[in-house]
Amino acid sequence: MPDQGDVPQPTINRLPVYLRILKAAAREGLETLSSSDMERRTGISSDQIRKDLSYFGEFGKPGTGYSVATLLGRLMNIMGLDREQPAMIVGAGNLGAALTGYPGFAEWKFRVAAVYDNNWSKIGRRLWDLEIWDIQGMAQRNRKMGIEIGIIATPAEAAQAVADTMIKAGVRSILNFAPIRLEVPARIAVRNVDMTLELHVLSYRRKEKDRTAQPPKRTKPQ
Amino acid sequence: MPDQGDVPQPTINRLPVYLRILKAAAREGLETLSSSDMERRTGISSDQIRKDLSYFGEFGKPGTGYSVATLLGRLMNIMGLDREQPAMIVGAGNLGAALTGYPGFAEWKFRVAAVYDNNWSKIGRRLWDLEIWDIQGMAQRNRKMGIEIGIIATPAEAAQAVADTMIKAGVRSILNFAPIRLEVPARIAVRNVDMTLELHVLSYRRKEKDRTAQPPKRTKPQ
DNA sequence: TAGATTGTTAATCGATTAACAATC
DNA sequence: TAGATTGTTAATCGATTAACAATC
Repeated sequence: MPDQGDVPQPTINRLPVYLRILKAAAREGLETLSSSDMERRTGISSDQIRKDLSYFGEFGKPGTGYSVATLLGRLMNIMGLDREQPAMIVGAGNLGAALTGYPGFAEWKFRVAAVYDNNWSKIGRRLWDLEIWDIQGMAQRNRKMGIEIGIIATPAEAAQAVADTMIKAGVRSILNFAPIRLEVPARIAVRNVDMTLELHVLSYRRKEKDRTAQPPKRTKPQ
Repeated sequence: MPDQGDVPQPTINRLPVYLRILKAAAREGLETLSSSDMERRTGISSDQIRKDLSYFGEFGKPGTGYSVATLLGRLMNIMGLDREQPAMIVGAGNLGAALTGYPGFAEWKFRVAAVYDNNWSKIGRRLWDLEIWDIQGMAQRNRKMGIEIGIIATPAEAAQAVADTMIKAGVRSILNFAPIRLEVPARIAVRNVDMTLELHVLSYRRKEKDRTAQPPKRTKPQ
């Protein structure tokens, strides 16, 4: 197997897509899937798919394709999804509440195991089945819990301080919903979900589309 | 000004970042910003910034930099953010509720003007200051309202049908929070916000980091 | 003027696509 | 065996980075 250090980021971003369609195929009872089958389900070219998978090993059988069960298992392992992943959320506002209760997380072994806030009126109250804890006590609490995934659902102003606190408490991966660029040590992985930014891009694209005639073709790269 | 049709997608994705730091600079009372100043605030190289802006015109003055007010105004115009943008949300669950009340939208002229659901127990109730409408009536209602931005906050199973309904009702841009690839005509712009996918990428990155020694350097591309 | 910074051209880098020998 | 499909090498494409003449 090649060194995973040099896997291109676009490839890594596509792995979860493969995971998802493999899971669907497994549910449908399919035993194998060729790269062309996968192209049909993902919109990603079969060439690209074979290339992506080849970074991690040889999983397919010429003439047949990929065993759904095997590839699913291997990818889960490669991505570290073969054991449960506890996460903490900071920010018990509307967004934090929605994320804490989001059913899509549990489906993939992510479990929100702690919710923190700095607001006295929220600390001690319940959010779903969790008590909201004081962010001040995070370092202490997390010594025992050892959560390594942090989700930031606070306003932009608070986000950097929250990130710093998380990192001190042992968090190594951050999913940031605040519209701000976090400064973190290089060893910390950060992904940003920036909803306003996405709307801005849409706003631009819409203007752009006004000027070009449209062939009525379905399905396109997004 | 060059044809905007051939502006690279990565460039378009960076425009909102420029917008954001320009707004911040304006608040701070700064009159001009050089591409190097912008690099400091965004983490995007000054070369890249100048290149990106050059797709749309010549906004800077050699030796001085860019006028904050002018560039901000021009970018707002280029991105279609100089007038208010009404949006509709479908799915009045936890996520839909959080998005409807999300303060970050209003700050950039996006206004949630309609909320739809298909659940009888929700239709007719209020969400913030909006009544939840029956999705069945969307086409009819939107004839009058003319909303062109749709936000999908439903479970994956419902998302494709919702997208189809939106498009029939005149929506041209879709922000999709459901973890599924939407099939839409090419003239429709789609952006996906896939929170589980982001967690998966983090999960992989974390594994990756385990194997490589880390120089303790702050600030890096995310 | 001298120093700073732009806009653009050329060089580099990296990812995607095409092609095909190997193999089931 | 013949047909299908893989894994990989080579060709292409497109974006980023470097360099610099033009200009304030």
